[in-house]
Amino acid sequence: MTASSVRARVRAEMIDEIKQAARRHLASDGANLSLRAVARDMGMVSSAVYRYFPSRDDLLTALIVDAYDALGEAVETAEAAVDRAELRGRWFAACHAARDWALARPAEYALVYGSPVPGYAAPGDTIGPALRPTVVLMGILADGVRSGAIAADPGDRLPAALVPDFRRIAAYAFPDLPAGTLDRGMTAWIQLFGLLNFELFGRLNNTIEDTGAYFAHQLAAMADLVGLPGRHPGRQPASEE
Amino acid sequence: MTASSVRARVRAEMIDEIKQAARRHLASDGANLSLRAVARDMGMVSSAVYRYFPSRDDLLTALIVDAYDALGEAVETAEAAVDRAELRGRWFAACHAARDWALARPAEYALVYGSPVPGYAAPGDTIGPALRPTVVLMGILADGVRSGAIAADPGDRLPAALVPDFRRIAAYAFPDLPAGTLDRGMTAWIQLFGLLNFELFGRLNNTIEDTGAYFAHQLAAMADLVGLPGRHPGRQPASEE
DNA sequence: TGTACATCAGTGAACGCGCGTTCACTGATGTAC
DNA sequence: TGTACATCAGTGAACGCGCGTTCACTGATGTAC
Repeated sequence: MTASSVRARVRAEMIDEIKQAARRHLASDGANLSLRAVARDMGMVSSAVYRYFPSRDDLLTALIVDAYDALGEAVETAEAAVDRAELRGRWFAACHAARDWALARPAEYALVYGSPVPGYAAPGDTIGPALRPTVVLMGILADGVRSGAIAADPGDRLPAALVPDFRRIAAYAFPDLPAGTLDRGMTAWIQLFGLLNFELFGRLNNTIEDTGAYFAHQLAAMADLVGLPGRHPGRQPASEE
Repeated sequence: MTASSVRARVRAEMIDEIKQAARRHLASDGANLSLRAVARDMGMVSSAVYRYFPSRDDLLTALIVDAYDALGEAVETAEAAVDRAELRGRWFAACHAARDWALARPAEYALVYGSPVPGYAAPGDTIGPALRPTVVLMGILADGVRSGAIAADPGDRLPAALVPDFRRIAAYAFPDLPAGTLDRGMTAWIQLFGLLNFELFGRLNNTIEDTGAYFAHQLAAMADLVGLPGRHPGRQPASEE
């Protein structure tokens, strides 16, 4: 039993090393990953990798799940470290953690948030991990609504066509959130990853030099939009009637 | 002279057909495009393609430039068809044109707005075409500011670190825009393409079913944010003090 | 504690494939006189 | 208008390469009695 668990541990380490080597290759090859190149890096023959992953696509799937989980965990732990009452601080911590992770591991970020790999269908295991950052963000809003810090904002009204969609989303994961807040939260979510995509994929080059400052600035605007208390001084609502 | 121009015209048509065949392959292969497959589709031998494009990368570059130009033109003509005074209508027309184009040609959209192709450096020719939709959107805002329809909004203040960046952007292409409006315009620009990426890359699956309605809804919120007159009824500023 | 057997990791060769690019070539189409 | 020459599009073979995956195999490590 101890013996067999040694074997299992060695095996787990081996799987880990293969994934690490594969991750290194992601940077140069993108999703177009070569199993043989990974094997070469490990100093083993290509067929040996098949002891650990039944096919190249399974290796890729493992990398995708790992990337989602790593990002999710980074966001969760950063957010958890902030005083529960500091809604805005929690929001900032979560978003900054997402950006830091993306900047530290751009190839993995591109793997999950870039264009889908042609001919590759992500299996169902990726759905849960993929949601983790979103769940954190919405959780902050839910706390704010519960404590009254975020106004329910009766002005928010959804087009009728979207009501069923929003009801389903809320029922699935965020039962406490009023539709208007959920709506704003989704806008912020799109804004966050839209911005990260632009920064990571070079669309801000020759435009914004101080991308860190720009991110912080956008983050503050996002927090205002979403109704988090403690407005940042530089930005007011678009136009008051 | 007529003769030689016939040859030139045939050649131009040939180049066009090659690009069309290549575009068809983008959908299945992504940026990872096979010159031989394109040649096969054309019923010619692979080396013949070299009469028209010096290398695979040059063909890819041509596709990228074309995609930017096609998107840019779609946005420009849609926007130009709207009465100049209808700022909100112009904004909507431009954004809807972008979405329609992306939905009609998802592979080309992914080519230019997805993850960068590893090992491929976009040449300088792509910068101008890439800017066309942005220029249209900012132009609408500039018109609004000029006519007074968009309030200058003195509440907008940029963090000091971003002032030089924004000054440079404004000087380069949008000299009439006050920094605050430019700032909001950029936010909307990020929001627009963030949303398109999410829709095109499947991140809205199992979340938003009526993506058309959602797009329209987000567009209205965006127009409010940016200060376009004619507020859509469903959405008010986040919270009034 | 020792031995026979089963499990497992890794090897090396091979299969069949596709790729980008080069090169000498053949014919057809255009140009100059 | 007719002829000699130049240009150009497309061919076919070849180069050298890398890929994912299968398969029979060798040794080492574990398990059961």
